[in-house]
Amino acid sequence: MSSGRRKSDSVDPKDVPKAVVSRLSLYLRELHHLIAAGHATTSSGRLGQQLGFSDAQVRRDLAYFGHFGQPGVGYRCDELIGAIRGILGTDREWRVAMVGVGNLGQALLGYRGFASQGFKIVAAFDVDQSKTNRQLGGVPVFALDDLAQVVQDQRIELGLVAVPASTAQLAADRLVAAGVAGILNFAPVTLNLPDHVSHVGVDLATELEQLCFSVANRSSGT
Amino acid sequence: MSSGRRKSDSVDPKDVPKAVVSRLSLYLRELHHLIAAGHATTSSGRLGQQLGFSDAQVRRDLAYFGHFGQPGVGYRCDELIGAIRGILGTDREWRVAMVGVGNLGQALLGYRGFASQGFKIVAAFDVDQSKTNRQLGGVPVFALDDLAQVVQDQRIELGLVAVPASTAQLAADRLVAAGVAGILNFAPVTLNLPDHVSHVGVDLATELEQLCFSVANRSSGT
DNA sequence: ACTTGTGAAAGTGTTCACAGCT
DNA sequence: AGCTGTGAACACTTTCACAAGT
Repeated sequence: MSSGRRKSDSVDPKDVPKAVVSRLSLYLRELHHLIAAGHATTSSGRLGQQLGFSDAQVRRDLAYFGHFGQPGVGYRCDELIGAIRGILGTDREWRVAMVGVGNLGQALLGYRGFASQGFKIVAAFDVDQSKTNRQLGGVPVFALDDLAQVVQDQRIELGLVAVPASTAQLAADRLVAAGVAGILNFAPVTLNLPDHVSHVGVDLATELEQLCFSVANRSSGT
Repeated sequence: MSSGRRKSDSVDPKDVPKAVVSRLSLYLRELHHLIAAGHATTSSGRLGQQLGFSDAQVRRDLAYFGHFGQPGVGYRCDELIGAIRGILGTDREWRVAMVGVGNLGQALLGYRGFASQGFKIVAAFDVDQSKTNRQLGGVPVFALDDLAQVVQDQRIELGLVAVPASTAQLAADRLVAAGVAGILNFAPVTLNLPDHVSHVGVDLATELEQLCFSVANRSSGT
């Protein structure tokens, strides 16, 4: 309806591989670096090389969504940035709530990287009364019991869960009941959520374990 | 040489799919929850159901590394925990350095979840003189210039990079020069590292973008 | 001359379905 | 009966290699 491409150019987004979408984010990130470095255009080869992918992979990934390059020339960085943001949905502002204002929650409230990609944390919540009714990192902190009300008033669509594992499912349930469409979960548990709510989990200990495995298994003799 | 399994039981760890290793971490996490809930044993079906995987997937993943279950019974939770920790390499302590003690760095220093999996942050580094020569979250903070010395003295093997994007490559270079074997990078850049150093990247904005895409593309009418 | 976009081939990961053990 | 471990079938993803566009 909006971005001027024919239906037949692109595939139903629902059956694009998850891996493709995550590379899209990396392309976007790299394109910003390229523009900052003064490049107006790039090619699949260059983009891939900087990220450790093949040129074919880059072209194939983009081909899921349309025709963004010019044969013989490559891709215009600013144009491709716009296209990828349109695909990811980050070409508009997303209003976000943070649940849990402990160590990690506070750090995320102060993190500038979200705002630059269109994510605006407009409210935070915590059970601890000593933290509520003031601002942290420029974001007002409310009592957990106000969640449903604030989420509706502020038209919040996404929730970040940064509470301990033991209360993460509860926090998520409240967010779902309040009507958010997606949850980013930092607690080390697998959330049980209804199908209509999207979710992504980030577990820092898990990531360290991946690293650990790959270190422990670097080229052992033959 | 150490854990008592025949060579032929398991595959060369270097050609185990990345996805399998990341699920291993989730199995481990879930097994801890099961034990806390009083279960001594579990089955591939139950484990998979709680994480959203098929029973066959769970069995196949574990089969890369050996025979851990008993037909007709399932898996003993404590035994499987031990086995997975052995595979991941988290059955011993890993000494870790943190580079960058801003918002995110400080939050991670205070995060208890690392210690419980065997990761011990023993030193932190920052350019900001006002932060050095004191403790944060029980961890001593040094000047960046002391990095090589401290990493060697403290026999540090892993580095966490939590500095801004603009200085992340530099921080990583210093860690590599000091001899760390792996890097977990929180900065939104792709690091260029020598092959003998393992690395994993975690970009919070990227994760939010994944969520965003999946929300924006939830079942649009046929 | 250079680079895209894409069929076809190759490679990788997942699921099925069942023999075999408890 | 119930569950594991695994060969074989299937599905998915990546790479190759080249026709077509600038």
